[in-house]
Amino acid sequence: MDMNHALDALAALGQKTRLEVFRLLVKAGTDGMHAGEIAEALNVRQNTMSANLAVLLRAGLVRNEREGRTIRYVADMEGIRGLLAFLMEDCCGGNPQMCQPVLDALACEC
Amino acid sequence: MDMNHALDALAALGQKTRLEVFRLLVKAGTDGMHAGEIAEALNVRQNTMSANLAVLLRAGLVRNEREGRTIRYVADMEGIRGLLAFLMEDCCGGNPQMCQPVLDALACEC
DNA sequence: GATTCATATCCATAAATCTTGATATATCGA
DNA sequence: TCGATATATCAAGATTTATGGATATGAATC
Repeated sequence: MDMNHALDALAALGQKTRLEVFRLLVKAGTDGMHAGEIAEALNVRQNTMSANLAVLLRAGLVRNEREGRTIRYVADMEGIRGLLAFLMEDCCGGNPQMCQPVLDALACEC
Repeated sequence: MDMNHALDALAALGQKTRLEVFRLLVKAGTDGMHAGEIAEALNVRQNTMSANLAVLLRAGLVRNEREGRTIRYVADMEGIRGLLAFLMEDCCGGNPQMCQPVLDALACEC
């Protein structure tokens, strides 16, 4: 993950509809959702959603796969992983206690 | 952390200068840096940097503290913690294996 | 209190972004 | 092949955002 890639990802998430899409897909898990389902769930017009999905795709935050007439979108956990790693790079240099709370944030029930 | 707060933070980080500032401050650790030092380090004009620091401040990603004539800025790890938690909310619902790579991303040497 | 230093605010312009109607592409079923 | 369905692309208008010059504020020093 380089600076430009991270910027694409952060800018992609810094917009309401796209952040909602990403969170929806994170919750949807490995099954993801069809493009149409996403648009309907968030009450956004088809072409607007398509444009927003394209932004998330370019940013590496979601993947997609055609299934007949529909297209399934899935959160790309590898993409978000790279982003978080980039954000916290060198966080521990000299101050271990500084970033501990951040690590705890993701301590879910996995 | 609610949606609007998360949007502020992500939009703040989705801009080159501000992302560089945040990473610089993460690396600087608990000591942080003076506003002028930051501007000089990143080769950005004083008033532009001041505006960008104000955005990061409003987004809860940095804190500041006046020290005589200068003002020290420090990364707000609690702010970034809340943001990451919001992004990954409910990530494990039914698919523990899905988010494990994300957790591993932050496994630094703390 | 005048001057200097560090930072913030105001304002105008330029650039980027979002949304949307219209339309194109791709797939399926008849 | 034709029509229907699902999604993507195009182009334009509206809104937002970033930058930088000028200036204001706040704090130290003399």
